[in-house]
Amino acid sequence: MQAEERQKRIEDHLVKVEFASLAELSELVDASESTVRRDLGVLESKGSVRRTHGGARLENPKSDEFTFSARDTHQLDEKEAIGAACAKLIQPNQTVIIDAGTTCYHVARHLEAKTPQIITNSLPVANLFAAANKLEVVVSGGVIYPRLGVLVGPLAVEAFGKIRADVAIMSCGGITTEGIMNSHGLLIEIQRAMIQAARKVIFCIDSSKFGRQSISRLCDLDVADIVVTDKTVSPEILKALRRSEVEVVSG
Amino acid sequence: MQAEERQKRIEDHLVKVEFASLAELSELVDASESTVRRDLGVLESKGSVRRTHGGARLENPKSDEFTFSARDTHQLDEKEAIGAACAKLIQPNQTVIIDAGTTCYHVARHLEAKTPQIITNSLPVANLFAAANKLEVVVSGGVIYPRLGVLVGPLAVEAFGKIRADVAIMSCGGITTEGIMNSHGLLIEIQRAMIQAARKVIFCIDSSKFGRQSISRLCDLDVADIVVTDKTVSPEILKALRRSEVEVVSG
DNA sequence: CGAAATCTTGCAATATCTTCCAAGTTCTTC
DNA sequence: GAAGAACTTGGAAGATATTGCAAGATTTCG
Repeated sequence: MQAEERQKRIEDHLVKVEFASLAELSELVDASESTVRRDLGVLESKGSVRRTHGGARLENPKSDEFTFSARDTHQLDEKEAIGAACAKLIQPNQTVIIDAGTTCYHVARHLEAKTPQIITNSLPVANLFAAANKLEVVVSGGVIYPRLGVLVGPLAVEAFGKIRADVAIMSCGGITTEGIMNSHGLLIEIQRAMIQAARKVIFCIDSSKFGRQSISRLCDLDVADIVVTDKTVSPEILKALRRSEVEVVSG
Repeated sequence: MQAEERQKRIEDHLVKVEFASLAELSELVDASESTVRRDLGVLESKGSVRRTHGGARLENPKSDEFTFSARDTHQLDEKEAIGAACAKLIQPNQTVIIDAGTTCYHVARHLEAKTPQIITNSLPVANLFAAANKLEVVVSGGVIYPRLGVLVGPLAVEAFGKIRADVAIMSCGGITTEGIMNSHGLLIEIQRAMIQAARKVIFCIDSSKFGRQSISRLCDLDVADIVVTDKTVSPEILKALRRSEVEVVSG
């Protein structure tokens, strides 16, 4: 492998995990630690990463919460697993609505191979595909809700009112036996429009959301056709989901 | 195989994989490494790829975000100057439509101090402010036109049909005494909607666009209220602009 | 403070690059 | 259609760059 490719891989890896040890990186790129050290030197002089004792750290952890959508490492592995599992449920060339939120973002990352038509109100998702130039991506209009990079407001609701999709891939702020919740009325309004517009509704919910309340109630459990989650979920809610005839898929 | 065909194959391959070794490429096109080196030299001088030790790398990897807007250094200084000059024309707290295109992007960068309300169909502009979290930004919906990160199509046109703004900051592909031109019907449709929606229309046009034809005609010169440009412009078009009562501002 | 880990530096082995040349190919001219 | 010019190609020799290792310096942590 060549120097530049190695360096890019290291950079990409660091974007995901924020910090990595030399051993980890050296294994990742299959080169000696010396070489990784030199690479880190180059990247450091470029300013993108900072060397530390024993490894390296991303220089600019993009604390703007907008990019945070893409960079959030909280439960990264779980979200990756959910993303991969959810992507398997999508048929090739379907029209797919993708909700905002980090979990859905990870689904999007696994979706390219299915060449879906994407409809989204999430700027991070839009950016993901925009540069790729392989898929048709429809962006709903709306006002940017800064913390998350989501488009909200009447323009967004109307946009989803006008379209029809095969699948909606949704996220949420919490799920209990009572139903599915989210944190903001603006988001809920749009999520309802998304659900209306789709023939099939998939909720991607990592285990940390199970049993958690959130501010506003989005919908009943039976609105979901499928819930994709990771290994460890509350059996109580699992039972409630089964009772509502929701299929549960585990990443 | 012809030299050009080889080079195209190499380029295509690199678009797919971003990095490639000499051995890999030499096998791909069935030529010696010497020949591939020479081909890479040609491609490098064309600017599409960069040679590296051991192989080559795509110059503008698509995986990056729309940093290309910021990265496009063609006439960078002129565009910066135009951006600053144009921003001076905006009153505080106005509602401003911002067109896609690198020139408008630079205007946007100078606009934050005026705390305008932004309306745009450009993803780079949206990203610029999304992270900043200081301004209200409305994004038109639409389908992503990949090379530029512009939102196009009926959703975009409708969005601008529904709103009213104080100013529209526009760019174009070329300007002659005959009128203002742009390169794509899809873009023109939206630009017309933008112009309709705004009380005042400012065109930001760097000198390289003066006298240049482009594929489709957007509008007459007198549709513009102000044209912002850099120092060196064709006197003939300048005269035509004056005749149409267009104010000309020089960055 | 001392042990363990990590870093820096110098170096030899390896890989790659540049430059040059001969052979082959295409184009031009008559 | 043949002779010669101009260009392209593949390879070789020497120059340069990269890599992994090891010895000694530095940092970390109990």
